[in-house]
Amino acid sequence: MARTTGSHAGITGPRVREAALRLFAQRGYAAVSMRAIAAEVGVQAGALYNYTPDKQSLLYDLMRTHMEQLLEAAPDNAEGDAVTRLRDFVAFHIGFHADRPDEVFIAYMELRNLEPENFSRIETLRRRYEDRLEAILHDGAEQGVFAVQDSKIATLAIIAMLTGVNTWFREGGRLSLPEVETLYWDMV
Amino acid sequence: MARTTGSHAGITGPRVREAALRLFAQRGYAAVSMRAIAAEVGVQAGALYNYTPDKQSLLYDLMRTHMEQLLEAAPDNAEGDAVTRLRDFVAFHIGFHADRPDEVFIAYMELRNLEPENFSRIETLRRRYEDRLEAILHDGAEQGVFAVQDSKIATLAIIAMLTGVNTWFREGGRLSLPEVETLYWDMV
DNA sequence: ATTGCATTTGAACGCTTGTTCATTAATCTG
DNA sequence: CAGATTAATGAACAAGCGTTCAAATGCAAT
Repeated sequence: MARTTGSHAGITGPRVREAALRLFAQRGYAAVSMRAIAAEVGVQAGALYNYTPDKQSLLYDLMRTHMEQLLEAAPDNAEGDAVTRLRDFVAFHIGFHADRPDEVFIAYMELRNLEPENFSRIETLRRRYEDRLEAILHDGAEQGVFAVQDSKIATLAIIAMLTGVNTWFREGGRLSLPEVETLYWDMV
Repeated sequence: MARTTGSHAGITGPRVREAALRLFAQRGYAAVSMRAIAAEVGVQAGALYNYTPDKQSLLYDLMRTHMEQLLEAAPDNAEGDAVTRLRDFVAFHIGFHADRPDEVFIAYMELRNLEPENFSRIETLRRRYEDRLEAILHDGAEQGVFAVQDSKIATLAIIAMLTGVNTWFREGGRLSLPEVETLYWDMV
């Protein structure tokens, strides 16, 4: 049998990516077989290769898409006072990451499973995001409103701290999203 | 050839555990083959089975040992005021975890690769540790020095927050260990 | 020197992995 | 209704996996 009754063209692709995202986040890239992804979609393993050249590209595409959406959505405003820009950045970061737990988890945990070439491509995107925060800190220090000695290190520290929110924040927990934003803003 | 010249009995076992610890932390349990561990030790894959019944036990033993050392070293004092006990607990937790980045990372990340039986054994040890913190919070609330509504949730939140220190704290960074202890103490 | 034990090798096993491809069925086009 | 295209199957592949085990070896004690 080929092409089961009722199957519709064009919807399998997204379903493959969704299944891969969920399984990679749940079990880890190395522990998920192509056959497991196929079973989740309800298809045989061979059919996956209509939608990805190989397993590595599946992981890389998920990470690249995530980073590109992050860059597209992140505030990139060189005007206004640095304090406001920083506050906006913190709020954006927390909200964006809280909405995408699986993507964030993969983008952070599965870096080690990227082939060197793909790894450096993702790192480039990541650095571009960090540079936006660093620009804010740099401008703020120049304006005299921030007391940061090394804005590069401060950037990494703040991002690591903010991203850690996904470790312990769960929808329906004790704290609402705005409360978390406020909490982290105070810490920063 | 069997038993290479110069090999000494009794040192291979620890070297196997060390190699497994490092490789599991670096690449993830599923991505590390027994042959890779053997190569790291300088031995053939078959020799590993003198020191572990199988790969799963290797992971489980690493995690169990870590949790048992944690429980043995953690403060377990039911006397004194709750504030002091909490401060001691926070200091201990941060110090202990900062000393063992690989063990902590594995104990947290590789839970999903434990077989159900091993998983629940580790969870039992973990809960025993959390209970110590919860007892402190509970006593503190009874004494009226803490304002926690649900000490169980507060316990989980505090531990998740504290363990997050490993994400961004690196020896030689901007902050010394005592400074980090103070910072987290204020947050708690 | 010889024996006995502990330790490692190296080959082999059955199974799963990622990936390819000829074949077949369902759908779209006209 | 006929032909072309798209999408999925299912079998096959080489390679790598965890694991086993007889054979070989080095070491300690006699």
